Amino acid sequence: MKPFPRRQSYRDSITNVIRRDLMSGKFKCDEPMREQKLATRFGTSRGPVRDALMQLTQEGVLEYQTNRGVRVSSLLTDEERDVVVAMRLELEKYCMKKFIPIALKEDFENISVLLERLKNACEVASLPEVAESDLALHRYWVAQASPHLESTWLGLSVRMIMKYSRLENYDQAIKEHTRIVEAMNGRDIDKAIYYLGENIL
Amino acid sequence: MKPFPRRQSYRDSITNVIRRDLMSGKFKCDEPMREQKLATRFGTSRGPVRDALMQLTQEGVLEYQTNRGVRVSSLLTDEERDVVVAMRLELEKYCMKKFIPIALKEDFENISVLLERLKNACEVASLPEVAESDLALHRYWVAQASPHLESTWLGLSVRMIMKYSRLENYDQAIKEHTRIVEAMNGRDIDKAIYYLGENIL
DNA sequence: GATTGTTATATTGTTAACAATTTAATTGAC
DNA sequence: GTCAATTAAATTGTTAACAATATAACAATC
Repeated sequence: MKPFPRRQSYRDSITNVIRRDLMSGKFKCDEPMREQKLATRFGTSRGPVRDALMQLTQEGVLEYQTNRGVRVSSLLTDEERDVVVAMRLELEKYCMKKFIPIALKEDFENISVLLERLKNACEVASLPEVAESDLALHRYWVAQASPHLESTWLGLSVRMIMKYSRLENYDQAIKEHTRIVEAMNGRDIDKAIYYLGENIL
Repeated sequence: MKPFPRRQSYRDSITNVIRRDLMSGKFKCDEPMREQKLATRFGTSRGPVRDALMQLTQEGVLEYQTNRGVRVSSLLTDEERDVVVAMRLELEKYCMKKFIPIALKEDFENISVLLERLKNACEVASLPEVAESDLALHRYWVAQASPHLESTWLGLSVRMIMKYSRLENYDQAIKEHTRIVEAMNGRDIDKAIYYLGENIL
């Protein structure tokens, strides 16, 4: 059925690590990111690092200038963030609507695992892990409902989170996501979408 | 003021050429794109080609599988396209609103040139050129209003156009864009946004 | 002292070779 | 002939060296 669960390449691993670092604010804004330095850190050559940097540039979290490398992208303005939030919400609502009717028992189990992971991350109050597991949870139904739009969704979500981290409100995050998942388990589309709207903002 | 008008790298040129080919339907769907073949075509090594393919993958127009290369991404469903259209419209409305008040005489001149290019492309009925100049025109105000969101916008727009080419209606396209530009010249935000809504669908 | 020109260093852009993996072709057994 | 296992070819993944460009340091001029 599913054609390929394939092992990650260096490129993907590196991309994911850097993205997580960016989301949790590990790099200063406008600080240039040197390819060789990163390559050494990850124990590879510059090739895969360049690939990762380029992908993150396309996602919008890094800025690229010819012959001068990449820097952490300056943050969105509040207005821009509002637009991004609206777009992401629109997209995720669509996915939720699509996903709930076709979801299998297996899906609910997977989601429950992801929710558990998010709860744990919140309890130890680890910002990088919270950000990552938050994204992983949402990503699940997006990927199931519309793999075509997964990369679009990712770009929006990462930038939204980078701009202003509501994620520090850990209890709130647990509550919001628990409600969403419960509504999904009951296959209550309207309720799920409603809680989604409260979560994504 | 503007810090850098820099020469394009191979990577960028190749990306643009392939994207244009994709938009005008030059590649069959699900047909694999071989790196070496493209490298030979562009007279470079595989490196820049890989970069370009990866970027287009992130834009969503190509699909990538580890160790198996990229293929032309299968088209969006009608529903997915509707979502993409709505997102793009939202984004472009915001940009238009932002751009019109700050636009300089120089901007209007540039836009007028772009509009002229679109008209010419329509008159010779060259699909690739129409697609490209259509995008270039819209891109202008997006880039001016919000460079942060330019790459997001591009990803949405390219996929929207690929899915179903309204662009065959050349006269219509000229009329629609002329109206938009005229409203912009008059700094009439509401009218510009209205005509934009008629154009993007 | 500030500014321009020059040299040296650091960084990115590109290439070509090699390793790992996938795809195809071939062989062998039944 | 069909199917599986094996081998050969094609393709992608990674690396390291080299070329082109940008940054920094320094000297010379005014």
